[in-house]
Formats: sequence, C-alpha cells, structure tokens
Amino acid sequence: MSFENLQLKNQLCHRLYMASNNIARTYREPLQALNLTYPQYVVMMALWEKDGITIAQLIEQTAIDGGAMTQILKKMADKSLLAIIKDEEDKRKRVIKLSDSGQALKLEATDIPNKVLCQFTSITPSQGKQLMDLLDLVVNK
Amino acid sequence: MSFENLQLKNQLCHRLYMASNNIARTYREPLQALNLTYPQYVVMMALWEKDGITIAQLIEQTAIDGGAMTQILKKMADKSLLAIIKDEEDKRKRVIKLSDSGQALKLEATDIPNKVLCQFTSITPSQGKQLMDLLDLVVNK
DNA sequence: ATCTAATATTTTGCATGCAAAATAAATTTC
DNA sequence: GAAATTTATTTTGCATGCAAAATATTAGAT
Repeated sequence: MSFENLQLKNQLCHRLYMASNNIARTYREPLQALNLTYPQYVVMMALWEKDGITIAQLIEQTAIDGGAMTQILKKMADKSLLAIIKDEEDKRKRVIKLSDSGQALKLEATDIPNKVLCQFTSITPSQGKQLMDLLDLVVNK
Repeated sequence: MSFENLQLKNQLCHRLYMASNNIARTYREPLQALNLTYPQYVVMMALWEKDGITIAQLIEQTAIDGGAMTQILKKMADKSLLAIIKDEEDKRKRVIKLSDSGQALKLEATDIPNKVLCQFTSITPSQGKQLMDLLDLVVNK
C-alpha cells in the first residue's frame, strides 16, 4: 500500500495549518505597534464595524472561542480599549463598548491589512479573492 | 472613510483562521479514537512517511514550533508511540524512532483523511486541489 | 589547543483554542 | 408560581504556538 492519503503534502488540513500560522505570524509585528495580539485585533475589527454588541454576538462575528473571549476582553478592558457593561434588560448578557481610545485606534490600524498582504508577493489580488471564496466552502462545511 | 479594508469579511487572515480551526476541530473526533491530538497526528504522518529523522527535520516537515515539539514528543514517548534517541555522532541531536505500536497505528489511521473530508460536502475534489495550490502561495509567502 | 561562534534542543512565560463543568439569570413547564 | 430547562458567560484543565532565554555540544577562528 502506498498510503498516499496519509502523506503530509496531500493534506488540506496541514496546508491550512501552515498558511494560517504563517499569516498570523506576519501580523504579529505590525500589531505590536498597536499593542494588540492577533485575536485582540480581530475583536477590534468586529467592534469597529459594529460597536455595542453582546459577547455572544462578538463570538459569532469573530469565531473566537467563548472561553478565550472572556480572557481576551478582560485584557482589552485592562488596556482601556473597551468596557464590559452589564445589560440591565437581561442581566445574563454583557455589552461591549469601545472607549474613545479604542475608537481612535482604528485610524492607526487602517494600513495594517495592506502592509501585511504586501509581504505575500507571490499571490495576486485575483488569487486572493479566489482563495477567500474557496475558504468559505471550508468554513461553512 | 469606509474602512472596507478593515471589515472582517474582507480579511484573508480571518478566513484562514476560521477554516483552519474548523477543519482541525473536525479531525478531533476521529483522532480521539486513536488517542491522538491533531499536532500529534501530524507528527505521526511525518514519521510514517520517513522514520528515524532528527527533531530538526521533524520540525521542518511539520512546521510545528520547536518549543511545542519537545512537549509533543515527550507525551508521545510516554504513550510508547515512539522513542527519543540521542545521536551518538552528534550529541546535540535526537533521532525519533517509531515503536511497533506507532508503526501499527498507521493502518488504523488510513481512513481518517477521507472520513474528515467527507464531512465537507460543499467542496469538490477539484476545488480542494485548487485550494491547496493557492494555500501554497500563502505558505511560501 | 583555546576561545568564540554556530547549532540542536529544552525551558519559560504568555496568549489562545477547546471541551466540560460551574454560575447566574431568564424562560418554560406543569 | 415553584421546579425544571434553557441561555449567556465564566472558570478550569489541558494542549499547543510563539518569542526569548537557557543548555549542551560541535565547529571555527586564531
């Protein structure tokens, strides 16, 4: 038996693993300038797009694990990027609100996506679009 | 300003993040049957393909972090899947050797890739191939 | 031959991802 | 309307990913 199906070079999962780690690693340096980790940056992007949402909504938008989200938000609150506010209507819920400095950080972040993508010289914009569409098939099973 | 570049739906990195986590999560259940975590499974695949290599070579094949690799190999050695052997030529190096049970596990693993891929019904084999080629562009920057 | 620089691996500290259990509060059921 | 169920969030324990420091050993330079 050849076991081609078990060769690492044929594994979609391993390609995804390497690609995802590689791009996240590339984000690390520019994000350090904003004092953000990569998942914190994802949370910020979600909030810049729509502020004042609940933690459950934030989890849905970002696909970040709920257990991790609690920790991430706590650290971001410590940095005064946002506030975690009890919902008076439904006391189970917490609403996340960006602070002024959290809002302001958006301007400093605008350049980051391009700065990172520019480091991936071998992929064209058209291929990037294609890749995103194919990835959606994996995301949505 | 519209800040389209900061919208989550336009971020290649976030697609990769979600896709990678989603497929790794899908592997978790079938791998539990073999008592393997996902990175441990990647190590096994590398060794099934080429046994008796050094830790550095294993890191190169799998793209797993060196610090993590030490821990992963230790746990796998505890499970008697492999042995970590000092290289007598160069005492800095360690050679990894599969045990008999480690070798034998290959048979039980053969079905896993297909079992997992079958759960991604919306992606065709052709699209899968395409996706792998595009991911290589991201992996190789 | 000795001292220095490079290589291979391990250790440490921090930040997740994940599953499962624990809390707390609202909703449903009988 | 009290008990059981569901929902939202937090906590806990384990397994990485990563950067940086620490070790051990070998190769190089003088």
